[in-house]
Amino acid sequence: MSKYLIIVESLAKAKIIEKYLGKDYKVKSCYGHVRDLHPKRLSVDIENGFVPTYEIPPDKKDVIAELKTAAADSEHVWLATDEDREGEAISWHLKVALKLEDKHTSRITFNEITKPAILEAIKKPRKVNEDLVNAQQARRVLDRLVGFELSPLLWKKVMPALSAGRVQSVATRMVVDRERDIESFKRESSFRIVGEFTTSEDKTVSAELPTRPEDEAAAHDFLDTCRVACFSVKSIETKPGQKSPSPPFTTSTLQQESSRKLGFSVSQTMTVAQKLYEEGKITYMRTDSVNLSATALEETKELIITRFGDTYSKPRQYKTRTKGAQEAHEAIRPTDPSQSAFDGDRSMVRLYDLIWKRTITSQMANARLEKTTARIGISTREEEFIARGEVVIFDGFLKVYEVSVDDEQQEGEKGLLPVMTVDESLALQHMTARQRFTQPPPRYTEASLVKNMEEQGIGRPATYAQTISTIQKREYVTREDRPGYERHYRVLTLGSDDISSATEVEITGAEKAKLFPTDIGEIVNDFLVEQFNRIMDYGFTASVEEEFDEIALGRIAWPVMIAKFYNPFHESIITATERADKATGERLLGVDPASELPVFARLGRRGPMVQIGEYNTENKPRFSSLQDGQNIRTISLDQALDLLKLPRDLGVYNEEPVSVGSGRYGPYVRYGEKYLSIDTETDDPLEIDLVRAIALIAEDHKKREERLIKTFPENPSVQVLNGKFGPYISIDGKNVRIPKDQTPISLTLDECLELATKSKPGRSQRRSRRKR
DNA sequence: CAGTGAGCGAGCTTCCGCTTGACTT
Repeated sequence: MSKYLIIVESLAKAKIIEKYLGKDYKVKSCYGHVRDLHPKRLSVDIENGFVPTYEIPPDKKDVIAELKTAAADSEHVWLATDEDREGEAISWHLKVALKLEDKHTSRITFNEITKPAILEAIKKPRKVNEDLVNAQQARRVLDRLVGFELSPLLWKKVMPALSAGRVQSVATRMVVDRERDIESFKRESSFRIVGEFTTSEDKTVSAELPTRPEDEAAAHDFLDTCRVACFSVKSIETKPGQKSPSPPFTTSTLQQESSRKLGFSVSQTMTVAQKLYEEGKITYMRTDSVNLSATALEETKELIITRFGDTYSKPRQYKTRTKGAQEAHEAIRPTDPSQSAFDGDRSMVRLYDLIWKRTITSQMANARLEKTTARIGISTREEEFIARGEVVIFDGFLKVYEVSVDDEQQEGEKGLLPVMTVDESLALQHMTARQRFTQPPPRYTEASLVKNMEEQGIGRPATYAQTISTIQKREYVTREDRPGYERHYRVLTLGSDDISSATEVEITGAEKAKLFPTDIGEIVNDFLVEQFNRIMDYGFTASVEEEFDEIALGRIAWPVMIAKFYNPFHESIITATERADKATGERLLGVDPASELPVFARLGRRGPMVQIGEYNTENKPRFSSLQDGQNIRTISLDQALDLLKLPRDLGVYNEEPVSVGSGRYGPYVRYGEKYLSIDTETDDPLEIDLVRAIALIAEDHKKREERLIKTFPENPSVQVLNGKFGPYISIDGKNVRIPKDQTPISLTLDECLELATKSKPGRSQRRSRRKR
């Protein structure tokens, strides 16, 4: 029995702290929040001061029971949850759920897991800060009210099972707005003029004209006047320059960098980082702070000096400037900076390498550069060419790491300029005027969307990955690759004497793993923006955060703040419920020439679809859902009519009718009572004929055979199959797991039946049983 | 995951922010 119990939020943290303290201390984890509102009920008493009803979620019962026992065995309990609003609330919930008495309970905090920090914290116990807890309750209740009143409105006005919330709806809006910026972007072109010259020492120097003629005629005119011109160096200027390293990683910057450099998705980054954390290789990965502990600073400094020398060391403490940052943890860094690499899982090794380098470089000296600018005069014109060179004279942090940039690489590599002197005349080799186009704003990647969310203070490190996945799961946003298209551009070249021109081709607009809004996303977004302007405003979170801060300072009571928000909000809900039309995004595509019926595209109960005919005419309308890659806003009448050609009868095979249709799960071939999905990558449902359909049926048959490991002639309802998770037994459509010590191929019928009777119901079956 | 339709309409869906294992049949 230990005298003291310390409760922290994370298991790995508990283990570390336990090591630091003597055997008088037991350190346990509560695994995050231990009480919450019911997942399906509102659990907020709106009439009576918004009083929330909290309960212990089923998966937390064991944790609470264990902590209760541990608390009963201890003289004193230290609530050491994170030093932020949520952490304070967790401590309060723990106190209530564990029925801890004031005199046996203290609240302590530390924002770095080092021995001195913890010992210091224990010396400064305090009470749970009720005001801060109230700020958290306000946050929780507001999110619940917004989510649970907006979502049902969408079920009525748009489509069932949709969702809306303070964070996800604004994140979706960012993607929609960006897409519209891109659509309305007016592409302009101009001519970039570059000359290549030879110096007196027979070296080549490339220089660009700082102004760009707007059209080909002007570019031609410029080149024409250069034909007879002499060129000479007007001035050479050398200036020192610097580059500084980036601050250590936070969750958001780690996600960005690992997306750019490793191509990881946001959730992949978090999974790998979690593993590194659990293995003790890095500090906590959900953080908004760029702060490094004193020990980390010291160790890093030492390492840099030993490895690279004194001149490379420049200890720095960075300041967190992110909106709403709570800084309950350190920045993400290696726990042991002297370990620069290790053997193991490739993803872990690569992510660790990124973290190690970022941490080390953040403590290294700036790189020093020498930037040279040479201006080259033209005898026949006023303008001057400019040649730029850049040399690194001291590499500093660049020795270890170079930051990558999101946007397209700048044109033209910079290097050292050849030696030139003022007034030196230069011989023109050739000059080109190349048509260049302005770029629309870039589409978001998962990581750059997180970056933007963070800048607006929307979402938290613990939820970025979750939010990104929610808006994709709801099909508001899709992550896709898009092929580029060919673009022609003009190039004029001034050679030794004459000007030639040509049209060249480049590929542009290709996208990889970018976020696009879907029809549903746009329709939901437009509906919400129209009806709930305040919540959909990018600044909404920031503005309510200010009020939460007021609550945390004890200046206003949280139910007062919530009432002030809720009353007008609820009014808009009522107005929208009564007055707003259903939002379907309906578009009239035209009239079918054959039947003279109108054709529409709109959002149906099961997603985007096309419709021919109307309900008020004698014939019922027919429907077809859109295929992947088709949009309500862009589909043409012909494409819609093609879709409406389904289902098509193809003929008869083995006395069974064969047809092609399109259902809720996409296009399919129907053969008798069997359906098989068509892969639109390889087949077009409108092109498939009976021969191809029969081939697909045969293919499917073969696949089914391959899945089959074993059958029993005496009982055909029992099969041993190979599934997604390995071999299993199927009995009358019921699936049974095979224990690890059994070989699937050698199972007998009796063994299968026995396993079936003994098998424990899985999670889904247990749930349905409880329902009954 | 299993399944392939749409003026029936019962009963369902939903938020954000803290945490990790379950373990898919």
